[in-house]
Amino acid sequence: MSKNEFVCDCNVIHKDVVDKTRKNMLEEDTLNKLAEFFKIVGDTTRVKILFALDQNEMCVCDIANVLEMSKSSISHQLGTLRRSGIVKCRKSGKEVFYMLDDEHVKQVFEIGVEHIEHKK
Amino acid sequence: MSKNEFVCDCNVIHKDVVDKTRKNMLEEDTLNKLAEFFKIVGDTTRVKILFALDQNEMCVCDIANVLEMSKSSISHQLGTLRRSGIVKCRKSGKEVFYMLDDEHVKQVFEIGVEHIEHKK
DNA sequence: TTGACAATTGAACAACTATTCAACTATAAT
DNA sequence: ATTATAGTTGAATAGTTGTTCAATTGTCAA
Repeated sequence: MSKNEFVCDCNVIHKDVVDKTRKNMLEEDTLNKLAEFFKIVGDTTRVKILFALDQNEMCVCDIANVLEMSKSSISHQLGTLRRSGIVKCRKSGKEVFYMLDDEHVKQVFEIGVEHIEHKK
Repeated sequence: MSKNEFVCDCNVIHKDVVDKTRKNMLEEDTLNKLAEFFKIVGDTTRVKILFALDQNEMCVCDIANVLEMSKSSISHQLGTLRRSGIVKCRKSGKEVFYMLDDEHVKQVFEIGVEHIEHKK
């Protein structure tokens, strides 16, 4: 009696396909991190912030003005992005400048835009 | 009195940067769709489904078995992916085979994995 | 036609999350 | 020292979302 009968409510129909796919799947941990990364980028506010930072480093107030949102909201999202290792920051007097900390964000954007254009 | 004083709780600090960034921002609609696309990919279950479908088309029960999840849960997620134009399906008797409907998913995965490897 | 199986669907529940609000820290200017 | 500004932070709220459960549809075989 296989383990899967306890965690899944249906039978394996094509055993060869299931076995092959199981063997080729990435590690659980990698797949979770992959999802986590896209989840971070998958938010309107954060996409806009990242798109803005892709052009130049910016302080919190300027980002808030570009996005027409509150300083606090932007700061919260910048914290999320920083904790995910997608942006970093430097202090200069009272201001904190944020910038991208990942060379892949730009590429991810480009493919995303291609996808959208293609689906029109 | 500029419009932004009503929607943002802070002043513009670097007007040149803000103006330049505003001018270069993608359209609201495009940015929303971009976020939407990544939000769909940004879920553990959906990432796993897409990764599995990247290898071969599969029916719902087989996917449920690979992921060790319920048929219903998988079907709901497949519906979400189909409505987003990321997967498509074909019927064959009682079974419904799902497959990728987007050549960009693979690329997006590759960059995502690169990002994760780089951050280790 | 009856029973079995693959898949879908809607409602409900629980978990998560984005924004707001208020309080707070830190730096700069007067 | 005092005031103003930039930014952060925690709690609360409202909205969203993934899974489960139960009921249902459609197809095949007996």
